[in-house]
Amino acid sequence: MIPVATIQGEPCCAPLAESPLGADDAETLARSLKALADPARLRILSLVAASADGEICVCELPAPLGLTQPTVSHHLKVLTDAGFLAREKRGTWAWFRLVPGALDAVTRPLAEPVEAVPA
Amino acid sequence: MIPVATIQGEPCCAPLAESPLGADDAETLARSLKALADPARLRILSLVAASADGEICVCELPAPLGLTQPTVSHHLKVLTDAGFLAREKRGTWAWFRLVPGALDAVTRPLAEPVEAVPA
DNA sequence: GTTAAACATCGATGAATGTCAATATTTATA
DNA sequence: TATAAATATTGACATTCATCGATGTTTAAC
Repeated sequence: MIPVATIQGEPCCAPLAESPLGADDAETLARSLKALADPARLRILSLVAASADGEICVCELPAPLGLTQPTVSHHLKVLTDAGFLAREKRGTWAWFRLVPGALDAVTRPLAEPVEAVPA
Repeated sequence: MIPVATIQGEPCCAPLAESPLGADDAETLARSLKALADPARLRILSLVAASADGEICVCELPAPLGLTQPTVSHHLKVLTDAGFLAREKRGTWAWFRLVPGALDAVTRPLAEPVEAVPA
């Protein structure tokens, strides 16, 4: 699994409508979106984002997701390699939190131009 | 290929941080993101969005993308079924334009909460 | 040091996906 | 109606990917 390059909060490219997306930028953006385009991974992000302390223990995830521990571990790796989650190990437990700005960096290029307001 | 349900501009779900994403909403959101998570499809969206008249002819796409006509047609179908593009046939040609609000409906649930500003 | 618990990695497998060549379909024109 | 052009569909193939069981690794407690 090749980690995605991730400079926090820096979008890979300009908004789609501004100029035609180049091949490399398209590849980069698609790679990030692929990391998000899975139900289990979206739910993991949501569980982390909605958690009281902004972080969640791996041990809390398999049950609500209905997935085995190895599968959850795999999804966490994908999200971490893509730069959306940060891992901290405390004792035997591993805790994950959102990397600030990482989600916004992906959605920014997808933002539509503001509509012209009729007079 | 099963078309994605699409009521324009209506996001499938609340922001991720607001409440844990349910299984069905996660499936819906993931399906939309999967439609976007491909370099060729992102470039198609960008070519349409950046075009002067807001629409583009299928015939203009294979060359800049370096893909065959059937492959381009396949990607256009994926984007149309997912509700991101609208197709209009004029004569022998087919024209595509963005469905307003469709992209925003996908990115809205991914928006991060605003940071608390320190005093 | 042994044991137990939490997590990561490995290997396998079935399903989904991107791509193309070949073919079908639709529309305009002669 | 016959021909040509643009697009869609079909079928095939190679690749990617989500998932799991089995196993390895790390840490704490005894």
